[in-house]
Formats: sequence, structure tokens, C-alpha cells
Amino acid sequence: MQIEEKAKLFKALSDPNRLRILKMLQVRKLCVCEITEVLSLATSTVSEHLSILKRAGFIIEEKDGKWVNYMINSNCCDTTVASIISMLPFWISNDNTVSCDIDKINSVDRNKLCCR
Amino acid sequence: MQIEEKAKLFKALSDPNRLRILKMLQVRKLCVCEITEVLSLATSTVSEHLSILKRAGFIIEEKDGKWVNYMINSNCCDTTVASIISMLPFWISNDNTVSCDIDKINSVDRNKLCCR
DNA sequence: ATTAGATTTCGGTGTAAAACGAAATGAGAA
DNA sequence: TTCTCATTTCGTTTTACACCGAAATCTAAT
Repeated sequence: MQIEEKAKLFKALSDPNRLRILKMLQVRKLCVCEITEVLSLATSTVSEHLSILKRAGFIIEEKDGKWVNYMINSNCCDTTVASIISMLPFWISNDNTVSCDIDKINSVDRNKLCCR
Repeated sequence: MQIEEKAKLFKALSDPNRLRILKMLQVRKLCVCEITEVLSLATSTVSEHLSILKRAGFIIEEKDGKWVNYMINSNCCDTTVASIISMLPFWISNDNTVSCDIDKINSVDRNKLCCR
């Protein structure tokens, strides 16, 4: 992998909202509307963030009926990406923002959330 | 450290020229004009890159007569920054670009380089 | 098939960042 | 002090990106 691509890996991690998404996904898989609810962003914005993280290799997606679940790419074959994923819990501690995010994803119900 | 500041750490690493600077500094300390010669950028541009890396904590500076030497912040007290620095050799291999950069810094003479 | 709802893609806007040259700063040499 | 030269700061331009709402897509249920 060339150095430009390595820079892109770090660029994917350079946005606070994307880091919050990764921290949430380390708790459990989530659909777009659940992440949207927690971050208070437009759905389209969250979708863009997810596609950036997916393109970099940090997350993968899984179709689940009308929903799309996103999850951490735990079995990533790229050693750099894999090692960064394994370091994230150590690097990014649960500050106020992250703690609140995790509280929220433990209390949302995607069926109540999205159907309105 | 809040999650916004963690994002800024990764933003500092999200530019290929800054990654090249870090890889060069892992060989030896360098002044601005040496880095400028290798990267083929304007001196002011290199100076800005260095100040971004310095603000993030990855490098430190040392006055040396009319020169300013920049070097890796090897004794960084921040555990996240320290761990990232220690991982850099593993993450960023010596691709063509990096190998050429290192060849160049081993052959430049700052006295011949700057005085013109 | 048609509808409803979750997600993605598509323009558009405002802000951040990378690049440059020129001017300002700072430190040694004359 | 005055000059030289390495570096930083400033003003500007161009490019990239985060964000939004609207339109398009895709899936499941009616």
C-alpha cells in the first residue's frame, strides 16, 4: 500500500463523528437510522460517513431486510487496518460524548425509531 | 483528552507529505530546508506542515544556530501519541516514495543546500 | 403492482485546509 | 549595528470536505 493510501486511512479517522461511529459499533452492529438518532445529523450525512469508513476498510455492511447493519471489520486482512482497529479502545477512551452515545444506543429501538 | 482532540491527532497524519516527513525524521533530525528539498514544496508550506505535526505532539524542535532542527518526539508523555509514534514503522512501510526520500536525506548537505 | 420506509446518491452551500509568494521575524556573521 | 539567510507568518487562491434537503434506489409488506 502506497503512502497516499495510508494517509487516507488516517483521514477516515480524522473526523470526530466518524470516531464516535466506530466507538458505537464496537458495542454492537447498528443501522443508519440508529446512528443518525445518536449523532443528530441528517441521514444522508451519516450515510456518507459510513461509506468513508467502509471504503477505508474499518467497517463492513450486512443487509437485514429493509435495514443495513454496519459493523466493525473484525477480520480485516489488511494488517494496518486490523492493528488500528485493535488499538482504538486504548486510544479513544469513553469521554462524556462517547459514554452518552453508548447509553443512547442501548436504549433505542430501531422499530420505534425509524417508523415515523 | 476529548474525542475532538483525538480526531485532530489523526488529521495531522492524514496528509501524505506529513507522513513522509515523519518517516524521514525517524532516520535523523532535519532542518526545514532539507525537508523542503526532498518534498519539492515551498518553504512556507513545509513550515506549516511541521507546525501541524508539532502542535499534535508528534515532533519537537531544537534551535541550532540559524537552523531549526525538527525531530520525532520520542519521549512524548501522551500515551496515545507515544503509541502511534511507535506503530508508524510498522504501519508505513518503505514504499518507493519513502525509499527515495531517505536516499535523498542521506546525500544532502544543509550547508550547500541552503546557502544560495 | 403499488405503497411505505430505510438508505444512498445528487446538487448546492459554507467552511477548512493545502499550496504559493511576499513580507516579517530571528539569529549568527561581518 | 548592519547584513545575510533560515524560518515563520500573512494574504490569497484553489481544492477538499462536512453538511443539508431533495430526488433516486432498494426492499418488504400490502
